[in-house]
Amino acid sequence: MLTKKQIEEEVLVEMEKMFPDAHCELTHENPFELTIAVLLSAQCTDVLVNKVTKNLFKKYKSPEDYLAVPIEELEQDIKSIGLYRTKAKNIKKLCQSLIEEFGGEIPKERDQLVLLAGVGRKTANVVTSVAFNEPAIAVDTHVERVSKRLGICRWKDSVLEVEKTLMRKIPKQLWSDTHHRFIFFGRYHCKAQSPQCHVCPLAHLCREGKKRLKS
DNA sequence: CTCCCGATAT
DNA sequence: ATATCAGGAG
Repeated sequence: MLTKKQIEEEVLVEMEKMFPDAHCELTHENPFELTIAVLLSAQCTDVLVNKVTKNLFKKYKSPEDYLAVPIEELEQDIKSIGLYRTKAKNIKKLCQSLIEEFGGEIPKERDQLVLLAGVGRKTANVVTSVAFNEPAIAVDTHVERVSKRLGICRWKDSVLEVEKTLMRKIPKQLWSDTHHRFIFFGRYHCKAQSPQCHVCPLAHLCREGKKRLKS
């Protein structure tokens, strides 16, 4: 298991060198669009989501716009994303409670955000961090995989345990940047199927990297 | 835990 | 053919 010192002095330093300007790759122009984009991104790549939201955000500007069309039409508009029936239903519910309970605006507090349909802890963390500039570490598939391979947390840890460990071992002012750097690292180098351990600057301290470089 | 699910990479 | 993709709800 990596120590807090190793994480701060080696992992975070290398991550910053590799991805100095890591950022949210879901295209959006306001908190509402960001929330919809993150909701759509479940079990789907950012590239696909951006392809769909390019047209979606032209057609639907407000919660009222999503409520104005039959659900079948919304389903067709997001079909290529996958999980489209669940997501369409959640968008409808989310828009309705936005209007009825939140004055038509995306709430800024995570406790409020998770009350919205289709918004869990991970999505809420992305919205608070990216849209409202509040420090948070959203643990998605990449953050989880990278944290476990490097040995920052244990293999059996739940996503909540991973998040707690990261918050404990990383200075709060670096939470949001680190979150994005872990995602870039996981997406482009430490990939699920074929991690690039042979060119990874962290391989010398990575449990999984050492194991993979032997074979 | 299972289910939701199309697109893409391997 | 199978694994994976910025997960969440029941």
